[in-house]
Amino acid sequence: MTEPTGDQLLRQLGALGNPHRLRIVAALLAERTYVSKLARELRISRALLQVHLRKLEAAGLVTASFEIGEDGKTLRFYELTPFSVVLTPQAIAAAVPTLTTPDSVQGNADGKEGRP
Amino acid sequence: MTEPTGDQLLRQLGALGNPHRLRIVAALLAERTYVSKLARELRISRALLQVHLRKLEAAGLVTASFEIGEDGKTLRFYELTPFSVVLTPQAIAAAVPTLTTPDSVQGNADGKEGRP
DNA sequence: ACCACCTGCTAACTTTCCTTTGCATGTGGA
DNA sequence: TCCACATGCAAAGGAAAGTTAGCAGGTGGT
Repeated sequence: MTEPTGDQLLRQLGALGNPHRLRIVAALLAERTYVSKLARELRISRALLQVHLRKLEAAGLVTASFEIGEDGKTLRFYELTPFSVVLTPQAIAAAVPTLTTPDSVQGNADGKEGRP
Repeated sequence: MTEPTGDQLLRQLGALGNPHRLRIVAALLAERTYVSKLARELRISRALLQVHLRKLEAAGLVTASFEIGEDGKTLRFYELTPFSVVLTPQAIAAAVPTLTTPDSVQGNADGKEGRP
């Protein structure tokens, strides 16, 4: 946790870099809830909320689980994964070497600019 | 700095949520340099680097300044702004109320609500 | 003058993200 | 059975981000 891999850090940053998702995190800190209720609270559509929740889940910031409500209905509950990411130049520099970004497809190994 | 506004936090997260920009930060931590040199080091085009640098600059993570090199040429140097952002659910929840996102301006305090 | 650097900008394209709309399904209660 | 509420998913359109290619101008050294 203290030393996330570059890709993981990137996923977390990508997941948090959105106003909706920041609100979702804030809402889940207050209380764990199920999707439909959360959508009402945040005043966004369920479909949209689902997409955002998945992104947060993919980044490991929230977890999902099915639960049976008092009325016997199946609800999908989401809750926060306690996290603490320290963002400093040093921490970033430490994570960068472990980045496996697929965009390093560039040649140009000699360092000279030039164009074809 | 210790308590960034929601929008500021969002800008910082948005700025760091990209592999190129993470590498830029790491490179600038090692040494401050000018654009063309940095582009060669990172093996990306100058035009692309410029876009990314601007985003980092807009988020207040780096600063730019003109300088005269030893050979008398004008160079644009970039250097890191020391930053330390702690990313926790609590910190996010504290920043969320100050978000001024143009998507949904709401003020539902009690969280109970039906649908439109 | 020419070359080797540096800077900046825009137009156009590709890719990714965001969002809505709509449909299909399952369950308990009146 | 019908209603209310829960879940899931896919298609489709629009907005934003990422990227390339190309042009234009500046300075110093040979």
